[in-house]
Formats: sequence, C-alpha cells, structure tokens
Amino acid sequence: MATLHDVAKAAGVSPMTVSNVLNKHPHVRAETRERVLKAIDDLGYRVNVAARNLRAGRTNTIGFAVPEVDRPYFAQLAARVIAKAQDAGYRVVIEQTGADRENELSAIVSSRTRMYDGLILSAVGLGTADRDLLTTDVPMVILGESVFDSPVDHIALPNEDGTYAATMHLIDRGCRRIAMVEGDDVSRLSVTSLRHAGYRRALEERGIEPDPALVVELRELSSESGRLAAHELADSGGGVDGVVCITDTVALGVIRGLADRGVSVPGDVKVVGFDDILEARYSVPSLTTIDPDHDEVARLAVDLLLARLADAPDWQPREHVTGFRVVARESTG
Amino acid sequence: MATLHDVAKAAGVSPMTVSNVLNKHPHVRAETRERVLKAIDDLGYRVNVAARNLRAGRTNTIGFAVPEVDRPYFAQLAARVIAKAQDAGYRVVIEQTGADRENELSAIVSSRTRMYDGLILSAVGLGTADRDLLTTDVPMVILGESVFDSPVDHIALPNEDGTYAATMHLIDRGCRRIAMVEGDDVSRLSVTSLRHAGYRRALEERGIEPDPALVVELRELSSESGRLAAHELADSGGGVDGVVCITDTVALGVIRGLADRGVSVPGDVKVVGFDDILEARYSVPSLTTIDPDHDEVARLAVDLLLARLADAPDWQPREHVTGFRVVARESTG
DNA sequence: GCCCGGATGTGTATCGTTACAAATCGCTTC
DNA sequence: GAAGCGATTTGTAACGATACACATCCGGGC
Repeated sequence: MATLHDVAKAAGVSPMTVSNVLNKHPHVRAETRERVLKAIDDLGYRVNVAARNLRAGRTNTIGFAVPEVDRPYFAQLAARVIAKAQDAGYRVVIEQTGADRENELSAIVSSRTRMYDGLILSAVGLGTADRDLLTTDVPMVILGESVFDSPVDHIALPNEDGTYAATMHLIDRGCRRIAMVEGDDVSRLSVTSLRHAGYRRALEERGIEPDPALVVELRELSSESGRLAAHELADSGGGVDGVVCITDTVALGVIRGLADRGVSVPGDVKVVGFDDILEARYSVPSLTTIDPDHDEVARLAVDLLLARLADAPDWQPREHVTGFRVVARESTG
Repeated sequence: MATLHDVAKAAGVSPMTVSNVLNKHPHVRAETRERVLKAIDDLGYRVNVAARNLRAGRTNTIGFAVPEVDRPYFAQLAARVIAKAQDAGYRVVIEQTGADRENELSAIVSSRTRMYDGLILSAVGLGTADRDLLTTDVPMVILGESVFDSPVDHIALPNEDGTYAATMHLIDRGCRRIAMVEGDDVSRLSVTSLRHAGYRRALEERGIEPDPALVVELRELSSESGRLAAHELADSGGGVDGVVCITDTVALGVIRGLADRGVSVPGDVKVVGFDDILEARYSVPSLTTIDPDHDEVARLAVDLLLARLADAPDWQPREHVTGFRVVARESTG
C-alpha cells in the first residue's frame, strides 16, 4: 500500500509537501496541490492513521462507554453523541462495558484510554469503588448518577426530581397503591437509590404510606425483568394501581407483563417510565415518561469534554444536572 | 506519560524484554517478568496503541458499519458482533453510515478503513453504484441484501423466503387483503425489492390478486413512518386484514398506528414483521416476525472476516444465506 | 542593481513500539 | 574442561507521518 513517500515521489515533491496538502496547510501553490492530489488519486493513497496518531500525539477520537449498546437508551444517546462529536471533527468509538461492570470498566479505563483523546463514561452502576479509576489522566466526563468527590466533570440526570415528578403524576391521576420497579443496588449511591428517593419523597409528601411489598428489585434493567416484576405485582394481590419504573425499557416490560395477566393499562394500573426512549412513543398504550433532555445531555457531554481537551489551565471539575419534563401519554391516561 | 523505555530503565532490562512481557512471549524468566510488571505498575505505564499499530501493521480492530446505531436491529446485531469478535481477541468499532448513505459509506471505506484490519458492512441500501467501493483492499464482509458480482464475502438474510413465509402465515390465518409496508427502493436490488418479491410470490401462489393500493412505500424505515402508513391504510377503506412489514421497527409503528385508528390487532388486522428484535417480544400485542437467526449472522460475519484476515492464498468470495423461522406471536393470533 | 519580506518548498529528527537476528547465559554431556 | 544446546535477553532498524526550522523563490521598493 502506497505511503506518503510514494506519493511524494510520484508528484515530484517532498513528503512534507504532501503532508501539507493533506493537512490543508496554507502556502501550497494551487498547481502543486493539484499535482499532489492527482498522485494521491492515482496511487490510491490513504493516510496511515496509526502513524499520524503516533506522531501527532492525538487521535481525534473520543470513547463513549456504555453498559450495553443494544439498550435503546444508550443506543439513542450514542447516536446523539456521535452527531455532536462529528460536528466538532471528532470520531466516537462506542465501548461496551457489559454486565460485568467492575472488571470491564477497569479494563477500558486502564488499557484502552490511550486510544482516545477523551472518554465519556455512561456510568450506570458506577460506584465509589470505582473512584480511583477516575483519577486517570485521560480527560473524562461522567454521565449518570452522582459520584461525589470524583475529580471529573459530571453530568447528572434529574434522577430524584424526575422520579418525584413521575410519582406525583401518578398520584395526581388518582393512584394510591404505587409500586416501584427498580434495580437491586438501592443501598449504595446509584440510579436506583436516587430514583427511589424521588419516589419516596413524593409518597411522603402526599401522606401515602410506603409499602415495602410494592418495591420490586431487578437484577438487570431489561424488559424481561420488567415483565416478570409485573407478574409478581399482579399475582401478589397487593392492589397495585400505579407503577413507577426505573427506566422505559423496564416499563415496557411491565406493560407487557400486566397484559399477560389481563390487567388493563391505564384502566386498572397506570405506568410511568424514565428516559423517553423512542419506543415509548409507539407502545400500546404509549408510555408516560420522564424526558431528561437527551439532546442537552449529549451536547453537554461533548462540549465539556472538548473544552477539557482544548485547554487545561484553570479547569475545575463541575457537576451539571440537566432539566427534564414529564411527557404524559396513554399509560397514565 | 511513561513509555516502554522508562519501564525498561526502571526494571533494569532492555525495552525488548518489556515488550516481550507485554506480549506474553515465552522465554521470559518468571522473576524478570515480575520485576517488569512491578515497574509497569509503579509507573502507571500504558502501551501506546498508535505506536503498536504502526509497528505491527495491524490494529486488532474490525469496523462494523451500520446505517443507524439506534435502530434496534442494528444495535442488537452490533452487540452480538462485539461479543463474537471479542472472543477472537478483536475489538469492534461501530461506524454510523447515516441517512446520507452514499456519501457516508464512501467516506468510511475510503478514509477510515486503514484503522481496521477488516470491515463488516451492514449494507441496507447498498446499491450497484457502490460496487467499486468494494474493490478496496481491506478485507470486508457484506451483510445484507445481495449485491451481485461483488468480490467480497457476503451474508444474505433470507429476505425473499422469509417474507414469503410471513405472507403465507397471514394467508393461513385467513387474511386475504394483505398490505405490504416497505421501503421506497423497490425498483433496484434492495431489501425492499427482495422482500417484496417474497410477498408477491406468496400471494400469487395462493391465487390472491396483488393490489397496488395495498403497497405503501416509506422514505425511511422508522416506527414513525410505519405509524403513518398504518393511518393511510386504515383511512383508505381498502379493507385491509393483514400487513406484512419490512422490519419489526416499522411493524411496531404500524401496530401503534392501527391503535390510533381504533383498529384491533390481531382482531381486525394481523401484522407480521421481520428481524425478531427484542422489542417484538414485549409489544402489546407481541409481534409475529421472521427470526433470521442473528446469532448465526453475527458468528458467520466475524468468522468469515477473521478467516480472511488469517490467510489469503486460495480465498474465494462466497455468499451465504442464513436460515430463518417464523415466530408466531399475538399479532397474528 | 540590491535588499527585503512573504509565499513556497524541503531536510532532519523524532513519536513509541515491535520484528528480526544475533548475543549471552546456564546447564548438560562427553 | 570444552562443546553444545535450549532458554533468555538485547541491539538495530524500521513502521509512516508530522513539527520545526531552514532554504529558496519571487516581485517590489529604494
């Protein structure tokens, strides 16, 4: 495969001139440029990215680490991040951290970050145990729940307030026996604990006694888990009339699970999710949910990271909490 | 940031020995290895991937190009491809070709392929116009509809047979006024034309007169488009009693659109999709669909590519067509 | 005719790693 | 005690590109 040297020889110029053409430096005569471009075309030359990266010390690539690429929320967020980054001339590589969160995450941070100029870490499940990972020297933006004391930029979703609003929405629609379907990491700082807090706060504020029997903890936040949770709730005879779900993906499973049991949504039970994934719009019934403003999340994540890459002198880690709105649809109609 | 040289100095060995330790070469004494590993740890050394790639001439990375990362079918396929490739020690970078298919595709093939040892191209929308792109020297596997004469490995979905079976399934359930909701590229070789052919073949075989009014062409294969198509069909008074959808994502939109019009599925109209995405299992009603065996697709794609990377001497491009099965669910019950 | 400055173009010296071949070590064997 | 032979370790020389500083060209101003 042709190298920059070959092109230079073919065009009768020095390698540097070819490089200058490639990098759109000024001070290359139009005629020379043409000659070089023609040689590039003739030889089918492609720049060797590895060599460029090595010499330049940058890759123009940012990593975006998510637990699972095939969970709609992350896939849709990834699409937005890619778009924003592209506008700024950066490529995005999606990293899958997988179920085995602890190991995978450390693998990424410790061995792959050199491939990226910076990293956006969608940190569902990130705990204080991972804090030391964050002291790495790669510019990083954490995207997810709060991790205190971490010396990195951080974009938090409106976890507690959003779930509070979702629960209030159910209460306002007349629900009194409101279940919460959440993750199993309620005891440490996590998406689950934050969203649970919002749920509890709403109940308490309206004088509704929280019933532990109405809280279902899931090992994984999948639709299948949601479906099984719905079965559990429907079969328990607990008189549930509303369900707050930790994510839309879970909520769609819950709706399905209620259908399995012949429970009508929203007639018998109202359901609300969190994330406003695309699918929430097309389910039957369509899903009421919390829209955390994905566009803002993606924009902020990319902007913060790029700002960090551009300069470093007086940078201070910041925490941003994005806005949200309740999107009322049929599932709570 | 520490380099391999720094580690070598700290451990009192030559750079090559450090390299040997890193690459798990045999013939490194256990004691030496320990000393090197300690130095690596002390210095927080991380291998510079760019330098390694440059020297080694390989990246151990394969690209996976899809139109949209956030369409469930692609996201789910990507997850599988990542898993299979990981087993073989390869990383996967997902490339988004986007809506502007022609330009983006060429951009990827022409300027980014040097970053990958090989490329898997999920080629919805790839046409004969793109054929010359495929003559590139990067090992490639095409995944999608048939593109004849292309000198690359190719994995075809059972497009025609699958849709034939889907249509037959509807006919067997009593449907006679069967609509097809498809893409707008029916005139050239494409997913649409192949699946359309399967639909037509089934109708003709059962002596059902194809009605052009029952064919809806979509500009994009999204749920929203499907929803609007369903409105169109419901409002047309065409007496539709079955809908064959080109993808599950479209089908879910169709089900939603029918619900908008108060049409019952499967009572009034039966709906069948194609892909068996996860969401098909959780919709209400759950979606009957064609399962093209994603696991086989992913496995085959990775295996073919890796085989191509391993050796080249007597390689011949091959076309594989994967199997499929009809997954009957509620939407045709 | 000579100097000057911007516009163009070109050496040189790496970036950090690994392939390759050659050197060295330690121990057995005769 | 010397030769022989793996096991271990180490120089050397790139991989292909770019930063930097320097060389050259050209026309205008005096």
